[in-house]
Amino acid sequence: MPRTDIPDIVIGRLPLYLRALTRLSKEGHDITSSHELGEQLGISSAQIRKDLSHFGEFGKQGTGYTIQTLSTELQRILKVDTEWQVALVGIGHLGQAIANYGGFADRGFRISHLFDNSPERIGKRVNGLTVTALDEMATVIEEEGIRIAMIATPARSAQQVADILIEAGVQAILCYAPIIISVPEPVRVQYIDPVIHLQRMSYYIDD
Amino acid sequence: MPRTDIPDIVIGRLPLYLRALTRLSKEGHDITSSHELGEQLGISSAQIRKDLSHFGEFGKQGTGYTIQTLSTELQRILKVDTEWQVALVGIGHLGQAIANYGGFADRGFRISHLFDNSPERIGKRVNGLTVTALDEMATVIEEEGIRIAMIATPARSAQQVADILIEAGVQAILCYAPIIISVPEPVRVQYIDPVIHLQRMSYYIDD
DNA sequence: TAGATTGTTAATCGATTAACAATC
DNA sequence: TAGATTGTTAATCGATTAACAATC
Repeated sequence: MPRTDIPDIVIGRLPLYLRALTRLSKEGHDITSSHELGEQLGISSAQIRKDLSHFGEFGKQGTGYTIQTLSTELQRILKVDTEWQVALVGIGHLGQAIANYGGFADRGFRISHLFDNSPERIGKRVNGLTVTALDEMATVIEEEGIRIAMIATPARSAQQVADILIEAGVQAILCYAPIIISVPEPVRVQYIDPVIHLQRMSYYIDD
Repeated sequence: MPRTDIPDIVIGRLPLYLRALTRLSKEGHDITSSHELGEQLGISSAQIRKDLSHFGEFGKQGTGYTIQTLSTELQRILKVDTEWQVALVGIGHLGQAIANYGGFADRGFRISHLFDNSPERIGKRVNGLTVTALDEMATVIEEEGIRIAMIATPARSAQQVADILIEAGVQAILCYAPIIISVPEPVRVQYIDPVIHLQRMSYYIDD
């Protein structure tokens, strides 16, 4: 159970630590240090140690951290030590690309259901999954106990889709539509809008 | 020219303000207030006023902000009042979806060049653009004066691609590869890794 | 005018960092 | 042992918010 007194900004860095550890492991390292991790991530070593200290003591003075151990701990803390089923809604260009994306495997998530309301797409197969009608979504989500969903519909449909998902039991939504959706209290939403990132960078271009 | 004393965290919120204004405008509003904007974004009205005050005075006491005026000002500040050409590298599933994505139009960016190194993809047409060989990338970027690029290659190629882009004059990179790339000082990088967002949310799921 | 909202200041709040004892 | 690195405390730094005079 999450300890409610841990700042969300700390939680937000844990996945970065996990990703960096995975990379170091792939490169053949067995042990690392807060300094090495910080170097790789552009974060101070003090911050990494402070962040981890919220959850326990995972290192050894003079040595550092065993990558395997720390990875396992972070996976447990983030609840990605088992695989979540994820529903994907909206199977247009973007949705299909997401469905075909191989990067979810081994990071705790597996797209298990595809939904769309367009007659041309319903019944279509994408990466081994069949697109199901939006009408059936609530039932399927409930029956399967799905807790995480991604929305890749046009902006105008996103709020309505979110309402249905939440009603059916979804607690976390990753929204690709460029619109802020309203959700009730315990539900989490994160957004992916590439233009926001581009605009944040264009400010700094001198040219 | 960016005033270097303005915190990056403030710059990061300006695109959100711009997006919210665009939405309000589409809904038929002409005028808004820091309170209304904050409501929509989940940000305090005081913060919005403080952020904007770094750049000038755009509102009117007792009334609020003219949406059209504030939008234009934000576009100017963020340098998206003209359209940037953007190079896209890596034309696999994800790259093709990005190339087909319609959401860049009118927000300051236009994908103008596609690059890949796979013989099957070179010469192929995607959304009206022809995929060019990676070998020619440096030359094209330089000749066209391209300053912004997106990387949608596998993680293992991302650093090498970034090096070429930067050498050719690119100053801002949006990286879809799940890896942190090293770049020299003035160059900006932003990342899009959906799993990071999912892991940040799974922590909070009680179930 | 009365009501509303801005821009700004000062206070508060929270996050980051520096430093170091503990100890492997 | 000597060197290195952790976990933690206290200090610093920076961001957010409350409050309000100015004024439309």
